[in-house]
Amino acid sequence: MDSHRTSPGLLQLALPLPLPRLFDYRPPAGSSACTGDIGRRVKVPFGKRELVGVVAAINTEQAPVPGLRDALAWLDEAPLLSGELWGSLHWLARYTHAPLGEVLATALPSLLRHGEPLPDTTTWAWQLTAAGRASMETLRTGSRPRQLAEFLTTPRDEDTLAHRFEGWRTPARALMKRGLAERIALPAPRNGDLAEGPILNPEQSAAITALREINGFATVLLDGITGSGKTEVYLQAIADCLKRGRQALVLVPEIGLTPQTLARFRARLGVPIHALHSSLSDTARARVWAAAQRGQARVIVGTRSAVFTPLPEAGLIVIDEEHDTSYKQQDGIRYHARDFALVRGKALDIPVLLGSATPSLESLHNANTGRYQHLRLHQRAGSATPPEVRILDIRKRPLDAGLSPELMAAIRAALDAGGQVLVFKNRRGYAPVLLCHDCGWSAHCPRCSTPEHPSPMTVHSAGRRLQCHHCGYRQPVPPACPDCASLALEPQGNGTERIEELLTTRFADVPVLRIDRSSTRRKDALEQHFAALGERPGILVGTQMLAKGHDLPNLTLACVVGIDEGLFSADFRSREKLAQLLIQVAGRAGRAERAGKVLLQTHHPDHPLLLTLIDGGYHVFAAEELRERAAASFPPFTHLALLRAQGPHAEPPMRFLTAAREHLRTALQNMRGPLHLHGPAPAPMPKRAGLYRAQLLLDAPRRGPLHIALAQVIPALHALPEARRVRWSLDIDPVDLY
DNA sequence: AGCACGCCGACT
DNA sequence: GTCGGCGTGCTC
Repeated sequence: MDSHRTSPGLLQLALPLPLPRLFDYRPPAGSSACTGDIGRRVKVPFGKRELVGVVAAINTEQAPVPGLRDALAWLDEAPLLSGELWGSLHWLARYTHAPLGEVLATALPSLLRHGEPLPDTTTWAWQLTAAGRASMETLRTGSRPRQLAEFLTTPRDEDTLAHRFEGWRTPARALMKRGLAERIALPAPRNGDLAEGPILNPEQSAAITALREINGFATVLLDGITGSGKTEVYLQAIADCLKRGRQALVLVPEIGLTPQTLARFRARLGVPIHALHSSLSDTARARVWAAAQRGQARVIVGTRSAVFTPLPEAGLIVIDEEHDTSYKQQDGIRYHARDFALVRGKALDIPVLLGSATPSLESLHNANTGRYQHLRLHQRAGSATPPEVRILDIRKRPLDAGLSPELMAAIRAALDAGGQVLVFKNRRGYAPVLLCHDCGWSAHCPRCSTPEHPSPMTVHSAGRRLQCHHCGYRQPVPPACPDCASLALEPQGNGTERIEELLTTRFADVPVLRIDRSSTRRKDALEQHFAALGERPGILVGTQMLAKGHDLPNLTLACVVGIDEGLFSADFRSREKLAQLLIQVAGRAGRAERAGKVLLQTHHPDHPLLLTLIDGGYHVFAAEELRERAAASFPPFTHLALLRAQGPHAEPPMRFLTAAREHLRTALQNMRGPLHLHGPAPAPMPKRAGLYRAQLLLDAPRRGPLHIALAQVIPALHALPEARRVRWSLDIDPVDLY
């Protein structure tokens, strides 16, 4: 009967599904829809379940689909997502070729994704009432209520109370009951008491001056050697941003967000620092998001996913250690937080500051071509001198757990001089391989090996257990060889555990700490390790984790062992990664007044990569590497996209990718601009955790044609019958091709 | 992604 | 005779 009425406006919803389309619903009963509802969440029935959707558009044009259903309820009064963030997330969905609903599900904190209301972010404080001030003396001197009353003569927020007055709640309640104290809502502090920073050196001052001259969007690469005081430049830039009444977002790598860093920010900036790290509860995460959206959070410091924080009053984005690969999400929506931050910075019209001692080749290329401003810091702040780097030729030398006598002597000397020593080895566990000395059998992971590509299991726990580093599979070390029953099973090669074992016996007089993913499971374990060691002489053995983060002022010797595999790896990024790692490890040595020393143990003392790094430094290496990337047409001189597929059998992933290639070929026929397809082929690691993996690589000198072709083909891939038998994903700008 | 429906093997 | 394996299809 109402069929002639004009279209009432339907909700087009982005739902958290891997389906490349929106879903139409009638607005919840008793409400109507308008464009002002875009960005609001609604609860909807979907098949037999309920989902939380976000209004992406209002449909007044198209005829409603048959079987249209009613949305159940609005979840927000005002749009949860709007403005710049909403627009940037649409960009991300287009760029990653992912459904908007999945992108939104990735961007929202889980509580909000699941339909919880935006949490309350009021800062509560306590103060004495007039009655309280008048009758303070009625409280017995020295009693808890009296102590608290004295503390509350100025209003104190609950965070401060928790830190400064243990067990404050009980006396607080007692005071409130008697009408002596009250709980009040505090306005969020927009500007704090900025503490005076240290005196900057001329390069740091020049950087600050350059940053102050920026008006609107610009990308600045702050390229400064370890110890040159990049953090001080960030702090000054953030302080300037706060003074202008704007919010600042700081991204740090996964292990860079230490209590040490936060304390420094807090002490300096004088406003609450809102930290977003992996061990935060869902509630706390949603609260930071909400506080940022309401403009209450002025400084947000977080890891990768913090790049999705709403910034209604944005003034600055800082990305520390911009070369760090933890900024690239490796599953689900494969976004790069640094690149997305640049998109947001542009949309927000604010500067983005990228900092690193070893900038990515992408960023250096952008600096070279003038897209980024390039600020260099060559001087170490304070009196620190750069470390002396030496190559230790270990050809024909006797090795114990992979360590040469010369290295051991250097460690002894450093310890005797009262210093701390770092031994860096890029391999966890006791030994990377377990070998039968009689028949040549070795232990392989049953879930990650194929006949053509066996994947060895690592020996752990001083030789008692086998563990696969790719899928986590564990089993006890067999008592005898499963093939020939020989008892001659021998761990081959060296991992951090074995090195720790050796060093513990050789240097029994000092503590030996192992720092790697196995020894540092708990979140604060790393801090506790460092705190336990203090400034005493001692040895730290570890992997990547040791290369950054904590300041170790008493560390005078850094030893790098077992880098030879990395010198000859096939991956086109391996040299860049190795160079960055070596520079980062070297940067750990000699940060204070004591000169540091770095020893590189290798069988290839003449390797050009090592010589270039030592003689010329990172930037000479990077310039050479960029020339080679240009000659070989690798990124950043070409752009990659990787289509991956995996499944429990080997054939379906290949069949899916073959079908995908044919669709792409067809799309390419009426395209201008070159675009190349490589594959499909089994992935370099063809089986992992029981799943067979294959990939199809696309490369193009220009992004335009690449994205046009993909946008044309992706919807068809979803509909492909072969797609149902595999899990597939598209990775734009993959960081590794495994 | 879920969640149904739908046909073929080892169990109370 | 059923419980349950995962192939196939759909979700406004």
